[in-house]
Amino acid sequence: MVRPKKSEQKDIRQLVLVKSRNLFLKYGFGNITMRRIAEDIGASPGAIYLYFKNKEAILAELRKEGFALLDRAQQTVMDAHYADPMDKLIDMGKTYIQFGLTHREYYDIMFLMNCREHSADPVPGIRSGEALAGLRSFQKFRRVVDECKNAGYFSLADADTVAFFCHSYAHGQVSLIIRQRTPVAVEKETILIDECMAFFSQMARGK
Amino acid sequence: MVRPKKSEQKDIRQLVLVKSRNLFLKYGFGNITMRRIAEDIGASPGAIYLYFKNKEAILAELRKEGFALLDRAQQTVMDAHYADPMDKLIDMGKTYIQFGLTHREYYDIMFLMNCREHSADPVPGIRSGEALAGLRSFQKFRRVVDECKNAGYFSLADADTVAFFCHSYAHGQVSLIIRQRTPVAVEKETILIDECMAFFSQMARGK
Amino acid sequence: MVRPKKSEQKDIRQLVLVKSRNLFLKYGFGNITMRRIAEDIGASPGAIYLYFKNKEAILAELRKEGFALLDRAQQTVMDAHYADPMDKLIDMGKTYIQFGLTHREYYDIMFLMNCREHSADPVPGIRSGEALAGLRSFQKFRRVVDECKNAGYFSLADADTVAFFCHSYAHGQVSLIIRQRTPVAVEKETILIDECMAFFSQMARGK
Amino acid sequence: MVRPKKSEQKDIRQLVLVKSRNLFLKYGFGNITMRRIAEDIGASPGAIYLYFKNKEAILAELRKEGFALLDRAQQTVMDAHYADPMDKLIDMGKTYIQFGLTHREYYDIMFLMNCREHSADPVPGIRSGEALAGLRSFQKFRRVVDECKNAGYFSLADADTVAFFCHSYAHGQVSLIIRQRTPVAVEKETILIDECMAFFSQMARGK
DNA sequence: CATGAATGAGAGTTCATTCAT
DNA sequence: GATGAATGAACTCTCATTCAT
Repeated sequence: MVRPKKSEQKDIRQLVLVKSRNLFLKYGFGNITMRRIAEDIGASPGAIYLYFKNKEAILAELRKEGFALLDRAQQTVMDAHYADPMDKLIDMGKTYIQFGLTHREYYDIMFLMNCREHSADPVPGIRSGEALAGLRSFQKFRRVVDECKNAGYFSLADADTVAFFCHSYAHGQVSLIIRQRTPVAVEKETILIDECMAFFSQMARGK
Repeated sequence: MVRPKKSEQKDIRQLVLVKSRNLFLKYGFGNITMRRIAEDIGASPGAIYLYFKNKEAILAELRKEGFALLDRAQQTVMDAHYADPMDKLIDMGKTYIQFGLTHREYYDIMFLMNCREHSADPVPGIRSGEALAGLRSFQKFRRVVDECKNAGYFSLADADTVAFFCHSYAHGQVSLIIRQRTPVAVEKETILIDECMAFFSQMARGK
Repeated sequence: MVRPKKSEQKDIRQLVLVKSRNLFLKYGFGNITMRRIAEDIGASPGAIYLYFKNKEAILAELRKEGFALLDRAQQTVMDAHYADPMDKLIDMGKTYIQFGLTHREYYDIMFLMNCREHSADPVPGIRSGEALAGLRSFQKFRRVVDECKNAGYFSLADADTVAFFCHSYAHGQVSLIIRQRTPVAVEKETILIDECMAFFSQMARGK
Repeated sequence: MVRPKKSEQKDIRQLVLVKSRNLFLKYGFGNITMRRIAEDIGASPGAIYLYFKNKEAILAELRKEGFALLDRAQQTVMDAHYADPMDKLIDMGKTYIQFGLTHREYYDIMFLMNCREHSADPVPGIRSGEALAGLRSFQKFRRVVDECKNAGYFSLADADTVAFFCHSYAHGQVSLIIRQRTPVAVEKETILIDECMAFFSQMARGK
C-alpha cells in the first residue's frame, strides 16, 4: 500500500477525466466500471465520488470539456480575417474534422453517443442540454455561410440549408471514421478527407 | 400460470425483434434488459432464449435485417434506368437518407452504435463483420459516381473521393437527426433535407 | 421432424433409464438436464414426465434397479455350494467389485452420491431408504463370514467386524477406481484388484 | 444499510470457508447457493466475490486445505519412530480414518465428490489435479508398506498391492460412514473401526 | 400417448455507490 | 482527503416442470 507522493496526490479529478475519456472510447461507456477507472489512476473507487457525483457526471464533464475545446478551435477561425469567406468556410470544415479526429474520445461523447444510453428516465420530446450544446457548431457554420452569401456565394440556397449541409458532411465524415465504417485504409484517410474538402470547395466555387 | 390459447399466441421471435429494435433506439442497448423485452411482449424472460441464443444475438439479427433492407432499397435505384446519372446519384442519396430516417432503430444499430460497447473482447485493428457490411453502402455510391463521371460530371475529382463525400454527407445528415443534433424543429427536418439535396444537385451540376 | 417407427415408439421409460444412468455418471446428476435426456432418446421433455414424476424419480428407479442387480449377483454366490466357505467369501468380494466396475453408473448412484445432493429438505439423523438398501450388501457379507467362522476362520474377531472390514475394503476399491483416485493406469487396475483379493485370501487363511 | 463496526467485522473469507464446507457436506455442493452462504455468514452475496473468484474457487480452496491437513497428519506418523513398522502401518490407517471422520466435509470434497459434477468441461482421460493430489495418500501407505516388507511382513505380496489394499480399506470405511451406509448405529462406529484395525493387524501379523 | 412452447423461480455474478474508518 | 470493504439491486441466463394441443 504505497502512498503516492504529495505531488502525485492531487489532480485525482483530472486523472479521472483523462483516463475515462480514453477508456470510454476504447471499450464503451457501459463496459468501463468505476473500479476500473480507479485502478487505472491508482486511487480507490470511493475517491472518484469526492469529485464526481456519479458515473454520469464524469461523462457530463467530459462533454462540457469537449464542447469548450471545439468552441475554442472554431472561434479561432471565426475571428481570423479572410479575403475570401469561402476560404473561411473551408477552414471551418477542416477545423471541425480535425477536431473530431484528434479528439475522438470527446467527439464520441459529444456527437455519437446515444444520450438515452445513460439516463434511466429520458424525457422524450425535450432536447437535452447536450443536444443543445451540439447546435452551437451548426450556428458557427451558419454565420460563415452568411458571410459567404454576402460575398455572392450560394445565391441559390438559403443559409440554413448550406450550413446544415456543411455540418452534415463534416459530421458524417468524422463519425464514419471513428466508427470504422471507412472504405479505405486508416493511413489513407487523411488524404481522402483533404480531397473531399477540395472537391466541395470546387463545387461551391462553381468550377 | 395462464397460458394463452393457440389463437392468441403470437410469433414471439418476431415480437422480440420488433420490440427490441424500438427499445434499443429509445433507451440504448445497455439499458434494455431481457426482462424488459419479455414484459413488453407479454412473455417470460426464458421464452426469448427459445429463439435467440442471447441478447447479443438479437442485435446481430436486427443488424442483418437492417442491412438487407437498405440493400434492397438501394438496389432498386441501382437497377432503375436514368437518362441523367446525376439524377440517379441524387436518388441514391435520397433513398439512403429516407431509409435512415424511416428505420432509425435499424440505422442506429447499423451505423451509430459503438460495436465495442457490446462485445467483451473486441479484436483491435480488425474490421468486424458489421463494419464490413457497412462498406457495401459506400460501394453502391461509388458505382453510381462512376456512371456520373462517364457522363462528364465530377471531372476534377476521383470517384472514391466523390463517393466518400456523398456517403459522408448522407450519413451525417441521418445521424445528426437521429441523435437530435438538428438545428430545426422536427417537423421541418424533411424540408431541410430536400433543400440540402437540391443544393448538392445544383453544385454538382455546376450551376 | 421424423417420427419414430411404431416399434421404436415404446419403451420411452426404458430409454430414459438407460440414457440417464450413463449421463449421470459421465457428467454428474446436476449437469444433466431433462431436456438433454429427452433429446438423447429422441423424445420431448414432457414425455419423460409421463413415466417419471420428476428428475429425482429417475434416480430413485435407477437405484432400485442397481440394488436388484447387485442382490441377484450376490445371491448367486450365496446359493452356490463351496467346499471351503472362505472361497465363498472371496467370491463374494470378487462379485461385489466386479459389479461395481461393470455397472459404475449404478454403483455411483447406489453408494457414492450424496443423497442430500438431490433433496431440498433432508431429514437429518434419519437414514434414508436408499441408505438402508445399501445395508443389504453388508448383511450378505455378514452371513458368509458366519459360515467362515463356523468353519474355523476368523476365530479372533467377531462376525460384524470381519463383514464390515470386507465391505469396506471392497467398497473402497470400487470407489477409488470410479472416482479415479487409483495409483495405477486403468488397464492395470484388474491385475491390482486380483492381487489384492489374493493378498486378503492369504492373510485370512493365516499364511 | 447497517454496516458493522470494525470490532464486529469478522474475516469474511474465513467465515465463507468454514460455512461452505459444512453446507457442502450437509446439502451437497449443487444445492448450496452463493446467496445461502452469504446469508448464513451475515454478509451480502457480493462480499464473497471479494475473496473468491467464484463458487468453484471456494471448493478448490477447501480441497487444498483438506489435503494440507491430511498430509500433515500423515507426515507426523511418517516421521515418528516405531520399533515395529507394522505398528506404523496401523497408525497410518488409524490416522487416515480419523482424519476422514473428523473432517467429513473435507473428506467429501477430497475423495467422494464427482469432479465432473462441478466443471462444465471435464477433460476425459486426463487425471485432474485433485485426483493427483489424492494419490499422495496412496504413496504414504506405499512407503510404510515398504518398511514393513523390509521387516519381513507381507513377503508373499508386492508393495503396491498391499498399499492399495490398505488405502482401499481405509477409504471404504470412511466413505461408508460418511455416506451413512454403515450397518451399526453411529455411536458404535468407533468401536467397529477399532476392531477392524485390530482384525487387520492380527491377519497381517499372521496370527 | 406425446409434443414442445412457455413458464417462473432462482442461479451465479457484476457493479455503482456508500460509509466507517 | 482518501480508503476499500461491503452493500443491494440488478443483470443475463438456465432449467425442472407444466399444459394446451
